[in-house]
Amino acid sequence: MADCLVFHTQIASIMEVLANAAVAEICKLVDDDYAVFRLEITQSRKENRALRRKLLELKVARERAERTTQERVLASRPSSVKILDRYREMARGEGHLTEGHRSFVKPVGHNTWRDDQPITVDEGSGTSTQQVIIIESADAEAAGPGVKQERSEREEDPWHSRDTQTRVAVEAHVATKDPPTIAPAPPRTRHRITEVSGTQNAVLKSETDTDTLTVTHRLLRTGSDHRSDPERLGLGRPGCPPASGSEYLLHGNPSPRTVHSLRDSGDELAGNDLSCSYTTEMDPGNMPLGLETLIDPSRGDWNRYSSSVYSEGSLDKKGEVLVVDEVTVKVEGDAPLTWNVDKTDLGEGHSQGRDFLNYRESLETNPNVTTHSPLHTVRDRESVSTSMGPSDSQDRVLFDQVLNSKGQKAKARGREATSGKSKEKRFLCMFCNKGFSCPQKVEIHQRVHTGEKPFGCTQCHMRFAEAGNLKKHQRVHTGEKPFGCTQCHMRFAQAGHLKRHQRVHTGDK
DNA sequence: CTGGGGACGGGGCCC
DNA sequence: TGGGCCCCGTCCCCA
Repeated sequence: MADCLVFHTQIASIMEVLANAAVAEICKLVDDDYAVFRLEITQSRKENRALRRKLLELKVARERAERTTQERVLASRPSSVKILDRYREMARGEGHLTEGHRSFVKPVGHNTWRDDQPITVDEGSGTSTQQVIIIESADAEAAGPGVKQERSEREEDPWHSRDTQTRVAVEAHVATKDPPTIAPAPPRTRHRITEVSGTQNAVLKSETDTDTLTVTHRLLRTGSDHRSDPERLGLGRPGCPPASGSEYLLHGNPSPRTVHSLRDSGDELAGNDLSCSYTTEMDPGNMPLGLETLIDPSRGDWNRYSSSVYSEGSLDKKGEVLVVDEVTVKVEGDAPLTWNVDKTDLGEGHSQGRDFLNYRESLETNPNVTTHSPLHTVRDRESVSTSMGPSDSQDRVLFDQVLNSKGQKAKARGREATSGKSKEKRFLCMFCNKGFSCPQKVEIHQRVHTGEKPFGCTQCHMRFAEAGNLKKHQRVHTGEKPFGCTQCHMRFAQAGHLKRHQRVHTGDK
Protein backbone atom coordinates (compact mmCIF):
# COMPACT_ATOMS: atom_id res chain seq x y z
CA MET A 1 0.00 0.00 0.00
CA ALA A 2 2.87 2.26 0.91
CA ASP A 3 4.65 1.37 -2.28
CA CYS A 4 1.58 2.19 -4.22
CA LEU A 5 1.37 5.57 -2.58
CA VAL A 6 4.99 6.32 -3.32
CA PHE A 7 4.49 5.24 -6.91
CA HIS A 8 1.55 7.57 -7.35
CA THR A 9 3.49 10.40 -5.85
CA GLN A 10 6.35 9.83 -8.20
CA ILE A 11 4.03 9.68 -11.17
CA ALA A 12 2.37 12.88 -10.09
CA SER A 13 5.68 14.65 -9.79
CA ILE A 14 6.79 13.38 -13.17
CA MET A 15 3.53 14.52 -14.70
CA GLU A 16 3.96 17.91 -13.17
CA VAL A 17 7.47 18.23 -14.52
CA LEU A 18 6.32 17.16 -17.93
CA ALA A 19 3.42 19.54 -17.84
CA ASN A 20 5.63 22.39 -16.87
CA ALA A 21 8.04 21.52 -19.60
CA ALA A 22 5.23 21.37 -22.11
CA VAL A 23 3.83 24.72 -21.04
CA ALA A 24 7.23 26.28 -21.17
CA GLU A 25 7.79 24.93 -24.64
CA ILE A 26 4.42 26.12 -25.84
CA CYS A 27 5.01 29.54 -24.45
CA LYS A 28 8.40 29.66 -26.02
CA LEU A 29 6.89 28.85 -29.36
CA VAL A 30 4.23 31.46 -28.91
CA ASP A 31 6.82 34.01 -27.92
CA ASP A 32 8.91 33.24 -30.93
CA ASP A 33 5.96 33.55 -33.24
CA TYR A 34 4.86 36.69 -31.52
CA ALA A 35 8.28 38.20 -31.89
CA VAL A 36 8.15 37.52 -35.60
CA PHE A 37 4.66 38.87 -35.72
CA ARG A 38 5.67 42.04 -33.96
CA LEU A 39 8.58 42.46 -36.28
CA GLU A 40 6.29 42.23 -39.24
CA ILE A 41 3.93 44.68 -37.67
CA THR A 42 6.71 47.10 -37.06
CA GLN A 43 7.84 46.86 -40.63
CA SER A 44 4.32 47.30 -41.87
CA ARG A 45 3.92 50.40 -39.79
CA LYS A 46 7.09 51.84 -41.15
CA GLU A 47 5.93 51.15 -44.65
CA ASN A 48 2.59 52.71 -43.88
CA ARG A 49 4.22 55.85 -42.65
CA ALA A 50 6.42 56.07 -45.67
CA LEU A 51 3.49 55.60 -47.98
CA ARG A 52 1.49 58.15 -46.07
CA ARG A 53 4.28 60.61 -46.38
CA LYS A 54 4.49 60.05 -50.09
CA LEU A 55 0.78 60.45 -50.45
CA LEU A 56 0.83 63.75 -48.66
CA GLU A 57 3.69 64.96 -50.75
CA LEU A 58 1.70 64.10 -53.81
CA LYS A 59 -1.26 65.98 -52.44
CA VAL A 60 0.81 69.02 -51.79
CA ALA A 61 2.26 68.88 -55.25
CA ARG A 62 -1.16 68.58 -56.76
CA GLU A 63 -2.48 71.50 -54.76
CA ARG A 64 0.42 73.57 -55.94
CA ALA A 65 -0.35 72.65 -59.50
CA GLU A 66 -3.95 73.65 -59.02
CA ARG A 67 -2.98 76.95 -57.52
CA THR A 68 -0.67 77.59 -60.38
CA THR A 69 -3.52 76.94 -62.75
CA GLN A 70 -5.66 79.38 -60.84
CA GLU A 71 -2.98 81.97 -61.06
CA ARG A 72 -2.81 81.50 -64.76
CA VAL A 73 -6.53 81.91 -65.00
CA LEU A 74 -6.26 85.05 -62.98
CA ALA A 75 -3.48 86.33 -65.12
CA SER A 76 -5.55 85.80 -68.20
CA ARG A 77 -8.51 87.73 -66.89
CA PRO A 78 -9.63 90.80 -68.72
CA SER A 79 -8.41 94.05 -67.35
CA SER A 80 -11.78 94.96 -65.94
CA VAL A 81 -11.75 91.88 -63.82
CA LYS A 82 -8.28 92.68 -62.63
CA ILE A 83 -9.55 96.04 -61.59
CA LEU A 84 -12.26 94.35 -59.65
CA ASP A 85 -9.69 92.18 -58.04
CA ARG A 86 -7.94 95.32 -57.04
CA TYR A 87 -11.15 96.38 -55.38
CA ARG A 88 -11.20 93.23 -53.42
CA GLU A 89 -7.65 93.57 -52.37
CA MET A 90 -8.42 97.03 -51.21
CA ALA A 91 -11.34 95.67 -49.29
CA ARG A 92 -9.06 93.29 -47.52
CA GLY A 93 -6.77 96.04 -46.58
CA GLU A 94 -3.90 94.45 -48.36
CA GLY A 95 -1.91 95.58 -51.29
CA HIS A 96 -1.11 98.95 -49.89
CA LEU A 97 -2.41 101.40 -52.29
CA THR A 98 0.13 102.78 -54.57
CA GLU A 99 0.08 106.19 -56.04
CA GLY A 100 -1.84 105.05 -59.04
CA HIS A 101 -4.60 103.51 -57.02
CA ARG A 102 -5.19 106.22 -54.58
CA SER A 103 -7.88 107.85 -56.59
CA PHE A 104 -9.39 104.64 -57.70
CA VAL A 105 -12.98 104.81 -56.63
CA LYS A 106 -15.82 102.78 -57.80
CA PRO A 107 -18.21 105.09 -59.58
CA VAL A 108 -21.53 105.47 -57.96
CA GLY A 109 -24.08 103.36 -59.63
CA HIS A 110 -21.50 101.28 -61.29
CA ASN A 111 -23.13 97.94 -61.18
CA THR A 112 -21.35 96.00 -63.81
CA TRP A 113 -19.12 94.64 -61.18
CA ARG A 114 -21.86 92.64 -59.74
CA ASP A 115 -22.58 90.97 -62.99
CA ASP A 116 -19.05 90.40 -64.08
CA GLN A 117 -17.83 88.64 -61.04
CA PRO A 118 -16.18 85.54 -62.30
CA ILE A 119 -15.19 84.42 -58.91
CA THR A 120 -18.64 84.87 -57.58
CA VAL A 121 -19.91 82.75 -60.39
CA ASP A 122 -17.40 80.14 -59.52
CA GLU A 123 -18.59 80.10 -56.01
CA GLY A 124 -22.10 79.85 -57.13
CA SER A 125 -21.36 76.86 -59.21
CA GLY A 126 -19.72 75.24 -56.32
CA THR A 127 -16.30 75.12 -57.88
CA SER A 128 -14.68 77.36 -55.44
CA THR A 129 -11.31 76.51 -54.14
CA GLN A 130 -10.34 74.77 -51.07
CA GLN A 131 -11.19 75.70 -47.62
CA VAL A 132 -9.08 74.30 -44.93
CA ILE A 133 -9.35 74.68 -41.27
CA ILE A 134 -5.99 74.48 -39.72
CA ILE A 135 -5.41 73.74 -36.15
CA GLU A 136 -2.39 75.74 -35.43
CA SER A 137 -0.67 75.49 -32.19
CA ALA A 138 1.14 78.36 -30.70
CA ASP A 139 3.38 75.87 -29.13
CA ALA A 140 5.87 75.74 -31.90
CA GLU A 141 8.05 73.24 -30.27
CA ALA A 142 5.28 70.86 -29.73
CA ALA A 143 3.97 71.41 -33.18
CA GLY A 144 7.19 70.27 -34.65
CA PRO A 145 8.64 70.90 -38.06
CA GLY A 146 5.44 69.91 -39.74
CA VAL A 147 3.90 73.16 -38.77
CA LYS A 148 6.69 75.12 -40.23
CA GLN A 149 6.57 73.14 -43.35
CA GLU A 150 2.91 73.81 -43.80
CA ARG A 151 3.36 77.48 -43.12
CA SER A 152 6.18 77.86 -45.52
CA GLU A 153 4.21 76.20 -48.23
CA ARG A 154 1.36 78.49 -47.57
CA GLU A 155 3.43 81.57 -47.51
CA GLU A 156 5.21 80.86 -50.69
CA ASP A 157 1.96 80.36 -52.42
CA PRO A 158 0.94 83.63 -54.00
CA TRP A 159 -2.67 82.71 -54.13
CA HIS A 160 -2.89 82.00 -50.48
CA SER A 161 -0.41 84.58 -49.58
CA ARG A 162 -3.26 86.99 -49.23
CA ASP A 163 -3.87 85.44 -45.90
CA THR A 164 -0.46 86.06 -44.65
CA GLN A 165 -0.18 89.43 -46.27
CA THR A 166 -3.35 90.62 -44.77
CA ARG A 167 -2.41 89.14 -41.51
CA VAL A 168 0.86 90.90 -41.50
CA ALA A 169 -0.77 94.09 -42.60
CA VAL A 170 -3.35 93.95 -39.90
CA GLU A 171 -0.89 93.05 -37.26
CA ALA A 172 1.43 95.76 -38.37
CA HIS A 173 -1.38 98.20 -38.46
CA VAL A 174 -2.58 97.35 -35.06
CA ALA A 175 0.90 97.42 -33.75
CA THR A 176 1.71 100.80 -35.15
CA LYS A 177 -1.63 102.36 -34.67
CA ASP A 178 -2.36 101.54 -31.11
CA PRO A 179 0.66 100.07 -29.50
CA PRO A 180 -0.33 100.81 -25.95
CA THR A 181 -3.68 99.14 -26.29
CA ILE A 182 -2.38 95.87 -27.49
CA ALA A 183 -2.69 93.40 -24.77
CA PRO A 184 0.06 90.83 -24.82
CA ALA A 185 -1.07 87.50 -25.94
CA PRO A 186 -1.63 85.05 -23.22
CA PRO A 187 1.38 82.85 -22.96
CA ARG A 188 -0.67 79.78 -22.75
CA THR A 189 -0.82 77.37 -25.56
CA ARG A 190 -3.74 77.81 -27.78
CA HIS A 191 -4.94 76.44 -31.00
CA ARG A 192 -6.06 78.59 -33.76
CA ILE A 193 -8.47 77.40 -36.33
CA THR A 194 -8.38 79.28 -39.52
CA GLU A 195 -10.61 79.13 -42.48
CA VAL A 196 -8.29 79.70 -45.32
CA SER A 197 -10.32 79.79 -48.42
CA GLY A 198 -13.50 78.50 -49.60
CA THR A 199 -14.78 75.23 -50.53
CA GLN A 200 -17.69 73.40 -49.22
CA ASN A 201 -16.15 71.43 -46.48
CA ALA A 202 -13.34 72.17 -44.27
CA VAL A 203 -11.74 69.09 -43.05
CA LEU A 204 -9.71 68.58 -40.03
CA LYS A 205 -7.60 65.66 -40.76
CA SER A 206 -5.81 63.46 -38.43
CA GLU A 207 -2.82 61.64 -39.60
CA THR A 208 -4.76 58.49 -39.94
CA ASP A 209 -7.69 59.03 -42.14
CA THR A 210 -9.79 57.24 -39.64
CA ASP A 211 -10.14 60.31 -37.52
CA THR A 212 -11.46 62.90 -39.83
CA LEU A 213 -13.50 65.73 -38.49
CA THR A 214 -15.56 67.40 -41.09
CA VAL A 215 -16.41 70.92 -40.20
CA THR A 216 -19.09 72.31 -42.29
CA HIS A 217 -18.20 75.33 -44.23
CA ARG A 218 -20.15 78.38 -43.35
CA LEU A 219 -21.27 81.37 -45.24
CA LEU A 220 -19.38 80.94 -48.42
CA ARG A 221 -20.95 77.98 -49.91
CA THR A 222 -23.54 78.66 -52.46
CA GLY A 223 -25.79 76.46 -54.40
CA SER A 224 -27.81 73.57 -53.25
CA ASP A 225 -25.82 72.54 -50.34
CA HIS A 226 -27.59 71.69 -47.21
CA ARG A 227 -25.05 73.33 -45.05
CA SER A 228 -26.05 76.75 -45.99
CA ASP A 229 -28.35 77.72 -43.27
CA PRO A 230 -27.10 78.30 -39.83
CA GLU A 231 -29.57 75.81 -38.57
CA ARG A 232 -28.11 73.28 -40.86
CA LEU A 233 -24.58 74.31 -40.56
CA GLY A 234 -23.96 72.82 -37.23
CA LEU A 235 -20.24 73.23 -37.47
CA GLY A 236 -19.09 69.90 -36.44
CA ARG A 237 -22.05 69.69 -34.31
CA PRO A 238 -23.84 66.41 -33.91
CA GLY A 239 -22.04 63.38 -35.02
CA CYS A 240 -18.88 65.34 -35.52
CA PRO A 241 -17.12 65.37 -32.24
CA PRO A 242 -13.67 66.74 -32.24
CA ALA A 243 -11.35 64.29 -33.72
CA SER A 244 -8.89 62.97 -31.35
CA GLY A 245 -5.73 64.72 -32.08
CA SER A 246 -6.69 66.36 -35.28
CA GLU A 247 -3.48 67.44 -36.73
CA TYR A 248 -3.79 68.82 -40.15
CA LEU A 249 -0.40 70.38 -39.91
CA LEU A 250 1.34 67.20 -39.21
CA HIS A 251 0.95 65.85 -42.63
CA GLY A 252 3.82 63.64 -43.43
CA ASN A 253 5.55 64.55 -40.32
CA PRO A 254 6.03 61.86 -37.76
CA SER A 255 6.87 64.40 -35.17
CA PRO A 256 6.60 63.73 -31.49
CA ARG A 257 3.21 65.36 -31.58
CA THR A 258 1.98 62.78 -33.93
CA VAL A 259 -1.20 61.47 -32.53
CA HIS A 260 -1.92 57.88 -33.09
CA SER A 261 -5.41 56.83 -33.26
CA LEU A 262 -6.30 53.68 -31.55
CA ARG A 263 -7.13 52.49 -34.96
CA ASP A 264 -3.76 53.33 -36.22
CA SER A 265 -2.08 50.39 -37.72
CA GLY A 266 -0.54 48.12 -35.28
CA ASP A 267 -0.92 50.27 -32.28
CA GLU A 268 -3.84 48.48 -30.91
CA LEU A 269 -1.95 45.28 -31.18
CA ALA A 270 0.95 46.84 -29.52
CA GLY A 271 -1.28 48.13 -26.83
CA ASN A 272 -2.91 44.87 -26.16
CA ASP A 273 0.12 42.81 -25.82
CA LEU A 274 -0.78 39.32 -26.61
CA SER A 275 2.37 37.84 -25.30
CA CYS A 276 1.90 35.01 -22.91
CA SER A 277 5.52 34.83 -22.11
CA TYR A 278 6.43 32.85 -19.14
CA THR A 279 8.15 35.88 -17.87
CA THR A 280 5.25 38.22 -17.91
CA GLU A 281 6.87 41.60 -17.57
CA MET A 282 5.40 44.27 -19.80
CA ASP A 283 7.83 45.49 -22.34
CA PRO A 284 7.84 49.27 -22.15
CA GLY A 285 8.34 49.40 -25.84
CA ASN A 286 5.03 47.74 -26.30
CA MET A 287 3.10 50.40 -24.58
CA PRO A 288 0.45 52.04 -26.67
CA LEU A 289 1.87 54.84 -28.66
CA GLY A 290 0.72 58.38 -28.40
CA LEU A 291 -2.22 57.81 -26.20
CA GLU A 292 -1.07 60.53 -23.94
CA THR A 293 -1.54 63.00 -26.72
CA LEU A 294 -5.10 62.20 -27.41
CA ILE A 295 -7.37 65.10 -26.90
CA ASP A 296 -10.26 64.59 -24.66
CA PRO A 297 -13.30 64.67 -26.89
CA SER A 298 -15.47 65.46 -23.98
CA ARG A 299 -14.17 68.98 -24.01
CA GLY A 300 -16.63 69.72 -26.73
CA ASP A 301 -14.76 72.67 -28.11
CA TRP A 302 -16.32 72.27 -31.44
CA ASN A 303 -19.78 72.21 -30.15
CA ARG A 304 -19.09 75.30 -28.25
CA TYR A 305 -17.58 76.91 -31.24
CA SER A 306 -20.51 76.16 -33.44
CA SER A 307 -22.95 77.39 -30.91
CA SER A 308 -20.91 80.48 -30.46
CA VAL A 309 -20.97 81.25 -34.09
CA TYR A 310 -24.67 81.29 -34.37
CA SER A 311 -26.03 81.85 -30.99
CA GLU A 312 -23.77 84.61 -30.01
CA GLY A 313 -25.03 88.01 -29.23
CA SER A 314 -25.42 90.72 -31.70
CA LEU A 315 -21.87 91.56 -32.29
CA ASP A 316 -19.61 88.62 -31.92
CA LYS A 317 -20.65 87.14 -35.11
CA LYS A 318 -18.58 88.06 -37.99
CA GLY A 319 -15.13 89.09 -38.70
CA GLU A 320 -14.01 88.50 -35.26
CA VAL A 321 -11.87 86.16 -33.39
CA LEU A 322 -14.00 83.90 -31.37
CA VAL A 323 -12.27 82.69 -28.34
CA VAL A 324 -13.65 79.41 -27.28
CA ASP A 325 -11.97 77.84 -24.38
CA GLU A 326 -8.46 77.48 -25.67
CA VAL A 327 -9.47 77.46 -29.24
CA THR A 328 -9.29 80.74 -31.00
CA VAL A 329 -11.45 80.70 -34.03
CA LYS A 330 -11.09 83.17 -36.76
CA VAL A 331 -14.28 83.58 -38.65
CA GLU A 332 -14.09 84.91 -42.10
CA GLY A 333 -14.73 88.43 -42.98
CA ASP A 334 -12.75 90.96 -41.14
CA ALA A 335 -14.58 93.79 -42.66
CA PRO A 336 -14.15 96.30 -39.90
CA LEU A 337 -10.51 95.56 -39.61
CA THR A 338 -10.04 95.83 -43.27
CA TRP A 339 -11.82 99.09 -43.38
CA ASN A 340 -9.66 100.50 -40.73
CA VAL A 341 -6.62 99.53 -42.61
CA ASP A 342 -8.07 100.94 -45.74
CA LYS A 343 -8.99 104.12 -44.10
CA THR A 344 -5.46 104.70 -43.18
CA ASP A 345 -4.21 103.86 -46.56
CA LEU A 346 -6.73 105.90 -48.38
CA GLY A 347 -6.03 108.95 -46.42
CA GLU A 348 -8.30 111.72 -45.45
CA GLY A 349 -8.67 112.86 -48.98
CA HIS A 350 -10.56 109.80 -49.85
CA SER A 351 -14.09 110.75 -49.21
CA GLN A 352 -15.51 107.30 -49.51
CA GLY A 353 -13.08 105.88 -47.10
CA ARG A 354 -13.48 108.75 -44.73
CA ASP A 355 -17.22 108.90 -44.85
CA PHE A 356 -17.80 105.29 -44.82
CA LEU A 357 -16.93 104.63 -41.30
CA ASN A 358 -14.92 106.16 -38.66
CA TYR A 359 -14.57 103.13 -36.65
CA ARG A 360 -12.88 104.88 -33.83
CA GLU A 361 -15.82 107.16 -33.43
CA SER A 362 -17.99 104.16 -33.34
CA LEU A 363 -15.87 102.73 -30.62
CA GLU A 364 -16.17 105.83 -28.61
CA THR A 365 -19.85 106.39 -29.01
CA ASN A 366 -21.20 102.92 -29.13
CA PRO A 367 -21.31 101.20 -25.82
CA ASN A 368 -21.68 97.88 -27.49
CA VAL A 369 -18.48 98.26 -29.33
CA THR A 370 -16.38 98.58 -26.32
CA THR A 371 -16.97 95.02 -25.48
CA HIS A 372 -17.72 93.45 -28.81
CA SER A 373 -15.65 95.24 -31.28
CA PRO A 374 -13.59 93.02 -33.49
CA LEU A 375 -10.88 95.56 -33.24
CA HIS A 376 -10.88 95.27 -29.54
CA THR A 377 -10.81 91.59 -29.90
CA VAL A 378 -7.82 91.97 -32.08
CA ARG A 379 -6.15 94.21 -29.64
CA ASP A 380 -6.81 91.82 -26.89
CA ARG A 381 -5.49 88.95 -28.79
CA GLU A 382 -2.11 89.34 -30.16
CA SER A 383 -2.54 86.66 -32.66
CA VAL A 384 -4.55 88.01 -35.51
CA SER A 385 -5.39 85.35 -37.90
CA THR A 386 -6.57 87.11 -40.96
CA SER A 387 -7.62 84.52 -43.35
CA MET A 388 -8.80 84.87 -46.86
CA GLY A 389 -11.11 87.54 -45.68
CA PRO A 390 -14.60 87.93 -46.88
CA SER A 391 -15.61 85.77 -49.69
CA ASP A 392 -15.71 87.41 -53.01
CA SER A 393 -19.41 87.66 -52.87
CA GLN A 394 -19.06 89.25 -49.53
CA ASP A 395 -16.58 91.62 -50.97
CA ARG A 396 -18.99 92.49 -53.63
CA VAL A 397 -21.73 93.17 -51.20
CA LEU A 398 -19.40 95.05 -49.02
CA PHE A 399 -18.31 97.33 -51.78
CA ASP A 400 -21.77 97.75 -53.09
CA GLN A 401 -22.56 99.18 -49.76
CA VAL A 402 -19.40 101.02 -49.18
CA LEU A 403 -18.87 102.63 -52.48
CA ASN A 404 -22.15 103.10 -54.17
CA SER A 405 -25.26 104.98 -53.39
CA LYS A 406 -26.76 102.14 -51.54
CA GLY A 407 -24.05 102.34 -49.00
CA GLN A 408 -24.54 106.03 -48.72
CA LYS A 409 -28.18 105.47 -48.18
CA ALA A 410 -27.53 102.98 -45.45
CA LYS A 411 -25.15 105.41 -43.91
CA ALA A 412 -27.72 108.14 -44.05
CA ARG A 413 -30.23 105.89 -42.40
CA GLY A 414 -27.73 105.21 -39.74
CA ARG A 415 -27.28 108.88 -39.13
CA GLU A 416 -30.98 109.38 -38.86
CA ALA A 417 -31.23 106.59 -36.43
CA THR A 418 -28.38 107.95 -34.47
CA SER A 419 -29.84 111.37 -34.29
CA GLY A 420 -33.23 110.04 -33.33
CA LYS A 421 -32.06 107.70 -30.66
CA SER A 422 -34.77 106.50 -28.44
CA LYS A 423 -34.64 104.50 -25.31
CA GLU A 424 -36.14 101.63 -27.19
CA LYS A 425 -33.34 101.51 -29.70
CA ARG A 426 -30.47 101.14 -27.39
CA PHE A 427 -28.65 98.48 -29.36
CA LEU A 428 -26.42 100.24 -31.77
CA CYS A 429 -24.85 99.05 -34.94
CA MET A 430 -21.13 99.04 -34.52
CA PHE A 431 -20.67 100.18 -38.06
CA CYS A 432 -23.17 102.98 -38.52
CA ASN A 433 -24.44 103.53 -35.02
CA LYS A 434 -27.98 102.96 -36.04
CA GLY A 435 -30.12 101.95 -33.12
CA PHE A 436 -32.29 98.90 -32.85
CA SER A 437 -34.66 97.55 -30.33
CA CYS A 438 -32.93 94.29 -29.71
CA PRO A 439 -29.59 92.64 -30.38
CA GLN A 440 -31.00 90.36 -33.03
CA LYS A 441 -32.05 93.33 -35.05
CA VAL A 442 -28.59 94.70 -34.78
CA GLU A 443 -27.14 91.43 -35.80
CA ILE A 444 -29.32 91.24 -38.86
CA HIS A 445 -28.69 94.81 -39.71
CA GLN A 446 -24.97 94.44 -39.44
CA ARG A 447 -25.08 91.91 -42.20
CA VAL A 448 -25.61 94.91 -44.40
CA HIS A 449 -22.09 95.90 -43.55
CA THR A 450 -20.47 92.53 -43.24
CA GLY A 451 -22.11 90.96 -46.23
CA GLU A 452 -22.91 87.91 -44.22
CA LYS A 453 -25.66 85.90 -45.82
CA PRO A 454 -26.27 82.83 -43.80
CA PHE A 455 -29.43 81.73 -45.56
CA GLY A 456 -28.87 79.91 -48.76
CA CYS A 457 -31.43 78.73 -51.20
CA THR A 458 -31.32 75.00 -51.66
CA GLN A 459 -32.32 75.25 -55.28
CA CYS A 460 -30.08 77.98 -56.55
CA HIS A 461 -27.02 79.93 -55.61
CA MET A 462 -28.86 82.79 -54.00
CA ARG A 463 -28.06 83.68 -50.45
CA PHE A 464 -29.84 85.98 -48.07
CA ALA A 465 -29.15 87.84 -44.94
CA GLU A 466 -32.63 87.26 -43.62
CA ALA A 467 -34.63 84.11 -43.40
CA GLY A 468 -37.75 85.89 -44.47
CA ASN A 469 -36.19 87.03 -47.68
CA LEU A 470 -35.10 83.51 -48.41
CA LYS A 471 -38.58 82.31 -47.87
CA LYS A 472 -39.86 84.99 -50.16
CA HIS A 473 -37.29 84.07 -52.73
CA GLN A 474 -38.20 80.41 -52.70
CA ARG A 475 -41.56 81.25 -54.14
CA VAL A 476 -39.65 81.96 -57.30
CA HIS A 477 -38.85 78.28 -57.50
CA THR A 478 -42.17 76.98 -56.31
CA GLY A 479 -44.18 79.35 -58.41
CA GLU A 480 -46.37 79.99 -55.46
CA LYS A 481 -48.29 83.23 -55.67
CA PRO A 482 -50.43 83.42 -52.61
CA PHE A 483 -51.56 86.98 -53.09
CA GLY A 484 -54.34 87.34 -55.62
CA CYS A 485 -56.00 90.48 -56.77
CA THR A 486 -59.69 90.56 -56.01
CA GLN A 487 -60.42 92.67 -59.03
CA CYS A 488 -58.48 90.83 -61.70
CA HIS A 489 -56.79 87.55 -62.31
CA MET A 490 -53.38 88.74 -61.29
CA ARG A 491 -51.55 86.90 -58.60
CA PHE A 492 -48.36 87.84 -56.81
CA ALA A 493 -45.69 86.19 -54.81
CA GLN A 494 -45.26 89.17 -52.54
CA ALA A 495 -47.93 90.94 -50.61
CA GLY A 496 -46.36 94.24 -51.35
CA HIS A 497 -46.63 93.58 -55.02
CA LEU A 498 -50.32 92.92 -54.70
CA LYS A 499 -50.75 96.06 -52.77
CA ARG A 500 -48.84 97.97 -55.35
CA HIS A 501 -50.77 96.36 -58.14
CA GLN A 502 -54.08 97.30 -56.63
CA ARG A 503 -53.23 100.90 -57.11
CA VAL A 504 -53.75 100.21 -60.76
CA HIS A 505 -57.38 99.58 -60.03
CA THR A 506 -57.82 102.31 -57.50
CA GLY A 507 -55.83 104.87 -59.42
CA ASP A 508 -53.82 105.79 -56.39
CA LYS A 509 -50.29 106.88 -56.85
C1' DC B 1 -46.19 97.67 -64.64
C1' DT B 2 -44.13 93.46 -62.84
C1' DG B 3 -40.65 90.55 -60.64
C1' DG B 4 -37.08 90.01 -57.47
C1' DG B 5 -34.39 91.29 -53.66
C1' DG B 6 -32.81 94.34 -49.52
C1' DA B 7 -33.87 96.21 -45.32
C1' DC B 8 -36.55 97.24 -41.39
C1' DG B 9 -40.34 97.26 -37.86
C1' DG B 10 -43.87 94.89 -35.36
C1' DG B 11 -45.73 91.26 -32.96
C1' DG B 12 -46.15 86.62 -31.10
C1' DC B 13 -44.08 82.87 -28.62
C1' DC B 14 -41.03 80.93 -25.30
C1' DC B 15 -37.95 80.87 -21.42
C1' DT C 1 -41.72 90.78 -16.88
C1' DG C 2 -38.12 91.29 -20.03
C1' DG C 3 -35.18 89.47 -23.41
C1' DG C 4 -34.29 86.33 -27.18
C1' DC C 5 -35.93 84.40 -31.21
C1' DC C 6 -38.63 83.93 -35.13
C1' DC C 7 -42.03 85.08 -38.52
C1' DC C 8 -44.46 88.24 -41.12
C1' DG C 9 -45.68 92.50 -43.31
C1' DT C 10 -44.17 96.45 -45.46
C1' DC C 11 -41.59 99.73 -48.03
C1' DC C 12 -38.21 100.64 -51.20
C1' DC C 13 -35.05 100.04 -55.09
C1' DC C 14 -33.67 98.17 -59.36
C1' DA C 15 -34.00 95.64 -63.69
